[in-house]
Amino acid sequence: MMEEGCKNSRGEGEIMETPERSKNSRIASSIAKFEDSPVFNFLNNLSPIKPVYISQTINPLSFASLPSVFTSPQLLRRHSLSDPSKPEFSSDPSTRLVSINLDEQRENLDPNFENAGEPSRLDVELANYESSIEKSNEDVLGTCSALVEGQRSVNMSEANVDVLSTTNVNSWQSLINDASNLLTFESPNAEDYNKSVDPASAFYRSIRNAIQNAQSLGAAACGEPVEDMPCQPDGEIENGDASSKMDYENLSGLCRGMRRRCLVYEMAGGRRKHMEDGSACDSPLMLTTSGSASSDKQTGRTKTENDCSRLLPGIGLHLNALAATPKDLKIVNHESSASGRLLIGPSSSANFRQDLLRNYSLERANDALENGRIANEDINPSSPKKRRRRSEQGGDGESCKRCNCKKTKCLKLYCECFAAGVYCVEPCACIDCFNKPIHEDVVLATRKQIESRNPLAFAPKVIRTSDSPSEIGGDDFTNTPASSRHKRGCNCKKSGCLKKYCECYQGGVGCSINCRCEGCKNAFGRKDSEHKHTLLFHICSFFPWLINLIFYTQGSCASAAEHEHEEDENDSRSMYNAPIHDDLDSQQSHQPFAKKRPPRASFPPIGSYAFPPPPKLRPNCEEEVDEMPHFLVGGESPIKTSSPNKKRVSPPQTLPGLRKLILQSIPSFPSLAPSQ
DNA sequence: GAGTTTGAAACT
DNA sequence: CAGTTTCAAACTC
Repeated sequence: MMEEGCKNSRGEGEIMETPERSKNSRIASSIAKFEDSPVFNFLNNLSPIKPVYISQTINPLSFASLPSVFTSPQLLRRHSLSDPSKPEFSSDPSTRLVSINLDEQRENLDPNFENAGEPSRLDVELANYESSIEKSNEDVLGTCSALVEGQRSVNMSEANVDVLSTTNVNSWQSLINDASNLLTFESPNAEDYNKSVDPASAFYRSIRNAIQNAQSLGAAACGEPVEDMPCQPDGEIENGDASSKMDYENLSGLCRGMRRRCLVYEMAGGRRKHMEDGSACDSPLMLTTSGSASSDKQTGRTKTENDCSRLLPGIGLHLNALAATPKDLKIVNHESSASGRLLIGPSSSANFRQDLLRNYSLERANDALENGRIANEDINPSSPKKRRRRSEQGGDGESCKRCNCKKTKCLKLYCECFAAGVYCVEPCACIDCFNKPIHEDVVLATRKQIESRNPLAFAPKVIRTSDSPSEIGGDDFTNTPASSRHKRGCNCKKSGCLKKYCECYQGGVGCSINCRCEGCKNAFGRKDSEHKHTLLFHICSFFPWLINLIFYTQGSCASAAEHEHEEDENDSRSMYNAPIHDDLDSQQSHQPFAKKRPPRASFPPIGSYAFPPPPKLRPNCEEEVDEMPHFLVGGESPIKTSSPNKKRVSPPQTLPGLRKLILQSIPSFPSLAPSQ
């Protein structure tokens, strides 16, 4: 079976020889141990094993690869967990199925069993399994990282050698994918397991996580193939039968892990589109002229690989790219270098020339490559053929778009390439293009001129407003569009912010108070959802001292405010499209735009306020603030709070939401904090 | 593929 | 600062 799996997954008929048999004997030994284990006995007695197997037999690939579901982690685990006394997952299908069906068995667990005073043996065993699986997970990460760093043959432990020698990385990953397919397929209510804390669910999650990590890391690290994964775009499933499609769909969740890698720099809208159409890694090709979805035999690359590894971040992403963190920028530069394209990160004007020079040779080389590939094609940039190819590559219209400038010589922000800080290349259909390395001086001068007008002209238009390092890390994509905003906002009048005319919508972010759009219906977040920000702003505009006063009061009664904030957190999260701090933070962290904009309902930069000192700074906030506007007081100070030791006073009845808004807004004004 | 619509960018 | 023009992308037919 294992041999069969290797053969099928690679399609080369490779069969492990002696080492494989040796492993099989070890596996057989493990089977015996496992079958003797209490867990096995218990599970085996719970309920008949459903013929999950049958569902897998539909997909020969999956069927063949079943053994690797657990054997691979096991193998990887072996070097660190060599305790032979522990039962290990075997390649025995029945045993595997028992494990796989844990989720189902969990539902059938005898309540009395779970109600035992002390942890059941099952729980203990499951906990052991979970820890070992997680350990395996870590080992997978470590092993793949080692592969990435080219340390495969250096200082590798004997166990690791064993792992790598007995487990062909290629087939191993493919098998894992299929295994994960099995898990996915067997878990109709997988979402429940993400939340459940019971051992079986945790066990399930552990396996799934290990597989996913191994899958993504193995693919990325080992240069491996996404093509081996059912991650094919646009439903291009080789078998083409329904079962394969079903498996493919079931694996879509796993593909998302890979896809996220591909989409790190893609706009949220693009990401959303990917999610919607269910295609994975379907970003259009950027530099390859191959329109084929199949793998490129000569280069060994696949479309998906190209999509994922050669996707040019920043191309056309000036609208979409989130404000680059240092890490972002680093990766971006790396990517651009790898692809031979110029990419200018935000606030990179100082480095623009260096970037140009650094990428110039690469650009030339790339051009040569491109020209070589398209030697027979019409070189007229506006030729239909070229346009067609551009259309094909940028069919999605998201990440690979090229400009089509006719009059601006690609030297204005109208030009997407120029605006994105990249040179125009062959796929562009521009005419009289000056945005090329040979016109470097012109490009630099023009860019400088534009930046003199607007220093942020080349900065990402969509800025990430979350400070969470984990999100910045790039792997956590819990950062929803709601936590990003267009830096200046849109000005839509007719499109309702529902079309890509709208920069907010195009950037995959909701409209904000920065927008001056009319009839906003932005699916990512409507502007009017933030009208309460506006209300607060107007109030504070009329009574600027209020902010100072509030802040002082807030600072003195932090605990009360925090308590209030905690109380209202859930409410505020639902009330506001985005965390209220975000927009404010973003405004603080970004300079005002040089280009003057029409007045809008937004919080101006903090420095623009000329706050008078608060009417009276009182160390004890128990005293009433008697200088509050009467409409805010409502017979009682709206900010009348108790000392930290006392219970706070209820908010006024007249404007019950105002105090909440104010208190929530306070942390966004750190510059107003009383000087230490 | 041509024409129209749209809104950002640029200009006055 | 506001209004207008230019422009190219997005969209429609």
